[in-house]
Amino acid sequence: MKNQELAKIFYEIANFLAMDNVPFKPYAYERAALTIETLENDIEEIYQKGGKKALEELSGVGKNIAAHISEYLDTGKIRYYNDLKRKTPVNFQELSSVEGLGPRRVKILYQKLNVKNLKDLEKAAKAHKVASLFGFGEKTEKNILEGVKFLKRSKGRFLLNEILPKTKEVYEKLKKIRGVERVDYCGSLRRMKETIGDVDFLVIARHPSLVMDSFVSMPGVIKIWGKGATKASVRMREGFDMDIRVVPKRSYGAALQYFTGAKEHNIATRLIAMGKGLKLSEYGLFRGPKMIAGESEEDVYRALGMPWIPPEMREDRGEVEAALKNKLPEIVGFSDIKGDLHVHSDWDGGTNSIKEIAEAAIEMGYEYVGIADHTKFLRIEHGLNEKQLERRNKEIDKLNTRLRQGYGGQAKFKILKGCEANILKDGSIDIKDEALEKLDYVIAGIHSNFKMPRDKMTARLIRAMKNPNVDIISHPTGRILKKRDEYQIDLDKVLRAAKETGTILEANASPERLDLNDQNIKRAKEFQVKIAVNTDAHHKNQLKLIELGIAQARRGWAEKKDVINCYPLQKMLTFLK
DNA sequence: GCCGTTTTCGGCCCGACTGTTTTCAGTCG
Repeated sequence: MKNQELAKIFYEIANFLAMDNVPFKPYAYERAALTIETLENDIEEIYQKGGKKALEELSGVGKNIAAHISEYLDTGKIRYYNDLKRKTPVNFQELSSVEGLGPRRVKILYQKLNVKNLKDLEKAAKAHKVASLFGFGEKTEKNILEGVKFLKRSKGRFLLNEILPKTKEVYEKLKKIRGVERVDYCGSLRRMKETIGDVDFLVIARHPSLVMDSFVSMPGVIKIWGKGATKASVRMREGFDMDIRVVPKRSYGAALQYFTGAKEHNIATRLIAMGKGLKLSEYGLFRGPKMIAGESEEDVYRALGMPWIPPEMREDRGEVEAALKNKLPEIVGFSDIKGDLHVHSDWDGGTNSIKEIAEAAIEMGYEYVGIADHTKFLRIEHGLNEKQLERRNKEIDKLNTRLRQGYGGQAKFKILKGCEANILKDGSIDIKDEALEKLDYVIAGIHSNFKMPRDKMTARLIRAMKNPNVDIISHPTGRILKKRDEYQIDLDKVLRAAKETGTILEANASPERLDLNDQNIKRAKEFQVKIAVNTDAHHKNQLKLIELGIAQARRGWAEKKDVINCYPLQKMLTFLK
């Protein structure tokens, strides 16, 4: 599948064009990129079957972009893109991940100071060369240095959505190799940690050498770090490494346990083993020379005196103690979600019509979907004002009526009227209460003024929660992974206020947010605050990203009862104000 | 560069905020 590669190229082209202030074209390339990024079918297949004509059918793809796509699929490159790259040879992705740097400033930094990457940027800023540039200044220079520092902390980590699709693809490939009996990916990816360093595969195979050969010759491999009889390691085009090892069947469970757990979890389990006079390693659980468990993870944990622990919990945050007492929570499952409450339609900045979203939600097996369009403060997302919201509500009513008729008068699926309102600087909401009252529920979130002092920011959030119309706080800490820290809040105070006001906190499943994060979800549970796992989808295909949010909820020990959208509609509604 | 109940050319991508300016460019969502 070359969809992601192509989408990335078009996003980059958009950025190159934006650097030169080219009007409108960047927008066109971005739209094409979004279409391709969220496409379910393999673009190569579409091209092979229907040629350029079929490509032009895709929304946002016209003659020119179709030609680029076919050029890429035929020759592996796009001349237009290469020319742009040559003209401004900067690592834009790297540079623009510094908060406050966009296409224009990146271009200026390149032209004036020959800054091509983060290293150059840090050097230039440290040498005080940035502040004197026209349009820059002392404060910008300081912000840049802070941004660089933040990025260094998260360097070498990949977001789940950057790494999961490729992993699943490789997983499927490995399973098909002759003599392969079992494949798993383990490590932090199996634990569904919010960012991932590299991917580790474990395999049971009759012909290990066959697996090694196929693994290192997969498409997308750009470097082979090493290849032995049962172990290999490669660098992928996307920038991350993949490791593989073939292990004997009788040790597979022990190896899976060993390569999945966080280091701390493994130390804890090994200590338990020692306490029982046993030795636990990736080869098995041993009493003296005798192996007493190892073929399955369940066997290993059982022999240690505890039930199997879900991978997401293996962080040594109390799960081993809980397991020993047989008091592991029954964490929420991937199929427990009954509906997504945070989806943007084309009434605001989203891509799809409400009807299309509803169809996609029905396909997901949901009982309801909540349309939470932005409200008027967020102009770029086409935030709706009171009147537009009213009109949108009418459309939802109409669709619901039609859905009921389709089900023979039965309300089997319902579209809910929501919004994602903005919490302004003083904690007030950007849209009239009368408009909010007409909705099924209201999400409110902070989308501006991120740099407020902690006490002010906390008070701002609490004031919003006290609004009797505000049911859910979206992405409560405001972080953007690898890009922006959380804003400053006293989370305990916020949680206490949430409990008092009956406000639900969101566990936003968007891969760059995952906010609340795992630990804060756990904290919310301790405060008996309910959460809502939502995707914040701006495209119907993004509904599938719910998986990432559920995984974080699992990491935060959330049970089905803690997540309001695990309840059927009527019960779910009782948690709203 | 794409698109079309505004239809084959002309519109699309707005407005607050920040930091830089002294009237505004760039970034963000």
